[in-house]
Amino acid sequence: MPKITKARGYPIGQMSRETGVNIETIRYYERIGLMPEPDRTAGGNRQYNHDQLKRLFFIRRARGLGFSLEEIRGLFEMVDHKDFSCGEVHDLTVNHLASVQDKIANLKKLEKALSAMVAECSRGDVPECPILDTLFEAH
Amino acid sequence: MPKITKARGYPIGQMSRETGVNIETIRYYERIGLMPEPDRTAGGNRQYNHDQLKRLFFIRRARGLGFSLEEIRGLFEMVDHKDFSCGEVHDLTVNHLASVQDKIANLKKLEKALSAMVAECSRGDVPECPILDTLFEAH
DNA sequence: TATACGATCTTTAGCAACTACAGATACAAG
DNA sequence: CTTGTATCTGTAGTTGCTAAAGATCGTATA
Repeated sequence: MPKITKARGYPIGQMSRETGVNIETIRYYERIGLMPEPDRTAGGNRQYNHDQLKRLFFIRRARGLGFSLEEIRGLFEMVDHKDFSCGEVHDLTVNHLASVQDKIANLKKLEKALSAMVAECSRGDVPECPILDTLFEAH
Repeated sequence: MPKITKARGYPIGQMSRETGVNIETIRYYERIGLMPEPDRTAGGNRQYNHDQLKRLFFIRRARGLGFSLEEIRGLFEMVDHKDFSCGEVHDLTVNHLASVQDKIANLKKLEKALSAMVAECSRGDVPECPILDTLFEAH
């Protein structure tokens, strides 16, 4: 339960400007429990503190590195409960790295297939198109 | 409006088995207008014909190549109205290829950043972790 | 102090591209 | 005719946001 306080912290708009995270997204993170419920002004507006700003930055960076919100939640659980070892964080990151590398490999296959299709396509004005043929080709 | 017919075609389960597209997904494609409304048996079950099977295969292949449903819709519009030229298909594919290459480039950046973090992390049991430090690091 | 105006509030719905139910029928085999 | 599997419709859930409606808050200025 958030306290109602007079000492002012950061309103949500400032949090948004400083971190680059959309206001709606900040509230969304709170709804799903990724950001804590901040204090409120007497009127009910959110007032964040510096820790919460750091936390939001953390989320932003981790998202930028492609971690899912669930992965970030896992990271926070370790940090919050202080029961993590560097090894656990390492493992989570290695797993994530592997999935990124997997995505790259798959996209490269796609790229090859698409390039091949494009290379075969004469770009003519006739309604016979090697690209469509490939897509329609008999199973 | 679909006809009610006695001549049997493929029931939805067979369509699913042959193309590898989930039954729910086939119905979803119909809902969004990507697959046509098939004929029905007297009792109301869907009965597909061979053209529709080919169409579903087309969708499957195109999805496998990462085309969005909207892109596929565009391809079908060209095919259905027969007003396409090979050039248009070529262009759509080239655009798609570019977006795939863009994704690859971004993922490679991620890969680099994650690899760097992993390389710096000693994997020790201590609660100081270079990975978390990087994520928490001051702005 | 009044008022205007921007910032913030809650709630709800939308996006892509499915997937997963629940509860009711349909159909094919024995 | 019964059993059992397949299919039906309709609705809601998923991930990670974003947008809008309509109300209220907070602050700067007259």
